[in-house]
Amino acid sequence: TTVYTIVIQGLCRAVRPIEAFELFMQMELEGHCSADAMTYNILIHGLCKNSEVGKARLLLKDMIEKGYGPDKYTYNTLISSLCKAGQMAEANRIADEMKANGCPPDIVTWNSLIDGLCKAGHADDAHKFLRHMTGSSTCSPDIISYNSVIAGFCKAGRVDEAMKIFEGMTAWGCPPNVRTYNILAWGFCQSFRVDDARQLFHEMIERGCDPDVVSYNTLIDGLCKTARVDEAYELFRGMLESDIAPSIATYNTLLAGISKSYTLEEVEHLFKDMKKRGCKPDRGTYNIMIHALCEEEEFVEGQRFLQAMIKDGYEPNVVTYNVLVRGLCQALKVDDAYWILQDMAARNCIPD
RNA sequence: UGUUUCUCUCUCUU
Repeated sequence: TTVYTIVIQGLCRAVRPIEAFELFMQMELEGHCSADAMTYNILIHGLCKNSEVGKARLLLKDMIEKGYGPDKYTYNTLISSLCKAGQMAEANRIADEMKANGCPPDIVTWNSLIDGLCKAGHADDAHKFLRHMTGSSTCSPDIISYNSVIAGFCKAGRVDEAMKIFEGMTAWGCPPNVRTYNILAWGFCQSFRVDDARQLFHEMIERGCDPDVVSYNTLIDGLCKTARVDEAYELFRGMLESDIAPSIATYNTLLAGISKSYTLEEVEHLFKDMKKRGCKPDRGTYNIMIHALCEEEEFVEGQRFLQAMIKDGYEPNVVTYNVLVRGLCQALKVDDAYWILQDMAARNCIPD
């Protein structure tokens, strides 16, 4: 059971939930060992995360029939998935069901609901809930509760209110962590207040909270999007000098950023550099490259990247097709755009 | 005791 469970988890992490499901079936059919509650929970999580909710529901039914009552992990997995899908009413229903079945909702449950509210654009409700928790002795908010609400305000473009919460959280026994700073920096960047984000970057260092790769990526992106690409590049070089390794997101951010003002040669140079440093391009990277090439009407080179993308095992997605179609139409190559649409259909990609 | 909750990057003057 342990070995099967580990492999099932590995497949889920590798975004191969169908294979995980098949392995689960195989395990049950062979009959040497059978799934326990943890196996179910891991698989339900993997399926939910990859929008295979139908299969997840089947598993849940199967789980109950086998006599494994859903536990807090099962409930929290379902609630969090529903929240992420914006199904707040259903999430609350499951939370009630959880209570009714003698499984008291815990901090993970509350945090999932708070985050769901924030992502659905109801940061005020989430904040109210947070304040309610702060006053209660049963379940105090933790750093994740605060981070979610802060992110909710940032997402709504209300970064000053987010800052207010940030300033008050330490007094409630919850000092900010690196994610808190990253969220706020992101919020400032979204509001085009990149200098405030920079300020925060220095502030976190002063307070003994070391910036991580996300902190750098956030600032680099903010600088790029406000046409301060040279400063972004400078920060990137600073990153290389420190002991923080750039991630794929770093390169994708910078590639997208420089492609607006630098030459194609420079963009392709950075792309090669990225590979040289052992960072494998992902689908986003290819989309960025194809976009940059289409903008310059370098469709042959774009085609080359498209092929490389497929060779690397990445199916083109809606973004890829949109970029190609837009580029071709702008170059008045409407027939080619038409064929791209056909290819899209052939690959079972739904146009938007 | 291994499973559940928070942050960054790709379409943008569509």
